[in-house]
Amino acid sequence: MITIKEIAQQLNMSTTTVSNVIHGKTGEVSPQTIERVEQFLKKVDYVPNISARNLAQNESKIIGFALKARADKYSNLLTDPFVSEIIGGIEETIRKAGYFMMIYISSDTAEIMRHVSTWNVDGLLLFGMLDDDGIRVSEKYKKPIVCIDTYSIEGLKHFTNIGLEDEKGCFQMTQYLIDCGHRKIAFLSDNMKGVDLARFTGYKNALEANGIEFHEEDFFKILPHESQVEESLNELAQRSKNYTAIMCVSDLYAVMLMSKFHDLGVKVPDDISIAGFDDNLLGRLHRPALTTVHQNVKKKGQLAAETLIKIIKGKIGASNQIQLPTRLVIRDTVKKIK
Amino acid sequence: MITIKEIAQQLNMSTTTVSNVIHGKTGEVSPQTIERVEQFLKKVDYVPNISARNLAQNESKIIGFALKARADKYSNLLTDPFVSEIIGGIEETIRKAGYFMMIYISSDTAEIMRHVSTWNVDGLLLFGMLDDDGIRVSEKYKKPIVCIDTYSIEGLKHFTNIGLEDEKGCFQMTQYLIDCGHRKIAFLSDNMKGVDLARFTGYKNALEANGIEFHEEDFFKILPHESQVEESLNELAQRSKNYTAIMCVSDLYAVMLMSKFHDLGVKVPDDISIAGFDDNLLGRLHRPALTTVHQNVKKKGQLAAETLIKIIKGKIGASNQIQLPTRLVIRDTVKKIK
DNA sequence: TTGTACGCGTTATCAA
DNA sequence: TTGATAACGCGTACAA
Repeated sequence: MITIKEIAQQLNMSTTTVSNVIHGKTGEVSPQTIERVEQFLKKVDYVPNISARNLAQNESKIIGFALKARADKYSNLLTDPFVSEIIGGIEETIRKAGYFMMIYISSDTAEIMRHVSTWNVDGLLLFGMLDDDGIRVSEKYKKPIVCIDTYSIEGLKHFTNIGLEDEKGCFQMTQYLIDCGHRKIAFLSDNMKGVDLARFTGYKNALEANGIEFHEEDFFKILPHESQVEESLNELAQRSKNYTAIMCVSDLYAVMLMSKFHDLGVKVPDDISIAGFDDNLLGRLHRPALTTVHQNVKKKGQLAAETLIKIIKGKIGASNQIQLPTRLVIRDTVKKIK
Repeated sequence: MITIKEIAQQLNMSTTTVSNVIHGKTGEVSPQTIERVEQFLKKVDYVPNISARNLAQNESKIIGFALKARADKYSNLLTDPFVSEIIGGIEETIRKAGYFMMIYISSDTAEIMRHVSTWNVDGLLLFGMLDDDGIRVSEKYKKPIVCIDTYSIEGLKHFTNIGLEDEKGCFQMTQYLIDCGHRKIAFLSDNMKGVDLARFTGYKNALEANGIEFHEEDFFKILPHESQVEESLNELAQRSKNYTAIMCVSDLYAVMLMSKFHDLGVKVPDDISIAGFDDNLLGRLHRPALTTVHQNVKKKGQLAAETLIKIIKGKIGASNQIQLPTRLVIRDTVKKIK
């Protein structure tokens, strides 16, 4: 772990010169000195001490990626391919831009913010935020924040959000179901907030646009916690007898439901049609292959990271609402009826 | 962002005293001073600057998690639920122990090590290492390293590895297949190194233990890259006509293969039996549900992080070969024949 | 073109 | 029980 000071000593010059060469401020240094220093740097395999640099410059080159976990979904959250896929997109972008990525998972917003300030992170990527207060707290921190898939934040206008055309995508898929002749269509989700609410709204609007009335009981609420998911699925399967199609808020739930149907001898799509949302591995590998709404998760991660870095560098303002497009992927789980 | 110095000024005392209170070195401070400082700290919401602390103490409290990506598997790596699940286990453990987690993905070992030294990370978790030189390079770095799922590293004895009874698990599953009456059993994998080799060895040994000869062509090599996976799967499906069962090196491949079989009208398990390895979401949700070898991925992550932290704290030595147990999970993809 | 000296926030040593 | 002060490694005015 050699330091600049030591290098300067051994080379019989000042730390400034060494530092200048390291940072390519070559205009001020004589060619032979540059040569000499560069040779030496390579030889001793110099690596800067980032803590010292951070301290001196008051920046960290760290981008924090905070997942706000919800107690009832924690285990789901981390087996969800979505998370690793988005991490992939984020990490790649961050690394290529010369930043570093620190991950923090917590259900406590205050804790997340403490972590952020103690490390003096240059910017924050926030995923899984739902409640208004969470963001409100964060307003006293001055560093840039980019949210991912966040809705319903009061005063959201201060924050950039990278989202998806959730409502539109779900509207289109529901419209497709209706075009296929379905009129009794349920909506499956585990809550009515944020992304799920947007997708639900799309579903409901499509219903209304086609003169189909929505009833309370058309909302199928799944209990995502491990201990309750089974019985929850059983109950829903019973209730589904009154429907010809189910619009699911995610591929995960769509596939879980289809597995349950399989166990009960209900045939998809002959007995009931299923549509998902996300287009991930689960739905692609399931048979019959899942008809679903596609989103590009990796790109979402990349875009979030890119946007944050631009804000950090002052290239763009801190308030952009971006919605990535969706696309219907018609496969084999929706049947045309009549 | 208030500093200790400012606090000391405003309280009219020295930084030492403030620092002592912060660190609970209360034996040396008078009760009323403690009280006064603590009140103030709470009031101003003091957060330490970790860079400064790192610099002063020459430790970072950072644990690096480096994924060594292989070019041909990169996209797989990051959609694999395995990765997010293990990250979950690691992050939780690290956070609870008061450390921080930094993630770095690269195919270049030297780059990983540079990253590690520049941040002065206290310890390194290494996943995806295959080649000997990778580790050998790392030997010049003095900080503790814990590998995950690493085999075939020469001089592995210097490193702790958290692994799995891969060979035993695969032996047992193959034995189960044989007990079910299968004798023509293929093995599906994308390579013959590390974990995959260990599993293959278990398979082969089980064959031999039962007097079944292994032939070169019984090894089904899948090409994992997106562009080739389809044709690769098609070819394998053809070849599988000569077999009654296929032992797959992972649930992912097992499910991919079953999807292909479905498309070709081949019935699992009636026409052919399939066994997987990992017991992840994919296999659990597939129908027929996958018979597979269970491993506890989250626990693997936790154990890796716990072990690393113990080594960092000097509680245990740096050389432990740990193998987590496996367990057969018999579901519906293997048929008893005859 | 090169060197000196200081500041970043914290901890640690030693003296008062 | 408390307070000065040095040290950690780096970047950078400013001086030479």
